[in-house]
Amino acid sequence: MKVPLFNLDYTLDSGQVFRWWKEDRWWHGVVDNQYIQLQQDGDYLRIRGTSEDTIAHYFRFDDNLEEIYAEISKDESIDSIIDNFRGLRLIRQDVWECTASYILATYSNVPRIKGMVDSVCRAYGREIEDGIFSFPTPEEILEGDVDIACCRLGYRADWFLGLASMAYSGEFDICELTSRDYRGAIEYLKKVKGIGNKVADCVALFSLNHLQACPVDVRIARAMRDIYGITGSYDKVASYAREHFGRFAGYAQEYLYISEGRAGNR
DNA sequence: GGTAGACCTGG
DNA sequence: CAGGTCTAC
Repeated sequence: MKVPLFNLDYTLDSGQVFRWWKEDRWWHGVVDNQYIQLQQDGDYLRIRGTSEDTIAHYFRFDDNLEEIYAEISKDESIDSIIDNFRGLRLIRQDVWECTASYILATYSNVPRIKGMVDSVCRAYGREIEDGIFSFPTPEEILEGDVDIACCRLGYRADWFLGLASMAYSGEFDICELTSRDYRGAIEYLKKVKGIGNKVADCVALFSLNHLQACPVDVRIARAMRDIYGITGSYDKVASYAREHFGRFAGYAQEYLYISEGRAGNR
């Protein structure tokens, strides 16, 4: 399909999602129980395994990137970062998978998170193709007859199981969550043990369409300190970013994140 | 409301 | 020593 301003490599390599890998010049991943393969060639995207509509929705092609750039271009630093990573997009993830994945993402690193998510899919998910597993539903997790210890989640296992049972019982309700505004969603998410400010912001931004959310991890904290001289509590840094960048602060966050990562170390 | 310490596991 | 969060001052 023909795509708008878009860079597949930046987007899938920006740490937002954990179920994609690149092999033989193609990206391979699992989205909504479908095994998908993608390859970009200029403004053309080759798709295997799903529809153009699914892809357009997933990669938020409905967002006008140039318009968003104009909104978040509040200073020269972010301007130059945007220039370096034009085409990086936010991804619209499934709410359940996003929440259950990010609850595993604490005090760890991307390769390991990918490993944990993969373990969980293999242990509890359905095999949709040879060696390719779906992300498990709360029911599949609770009824699975495997020992969660085999997933090597460490202390996160209790949080993961706890979230699954809250989702199963309806105490954690996706419909309720999606109906809430940004503040309300954060408040709702944080009732889950294992979800704090950062994970809640990730879920809000990556799966609830709250584009003003600005998850502050170590990289963003570093960028905010080095570029804007802002340090301090999570709320202080995150709200500064939301006020500075405006209603699309989440996009700005993603550019800062990839920039910090590719710049290398501290 | 804000801050030390601990925390599974693995590279 | 790490994409944070919980618990206990």
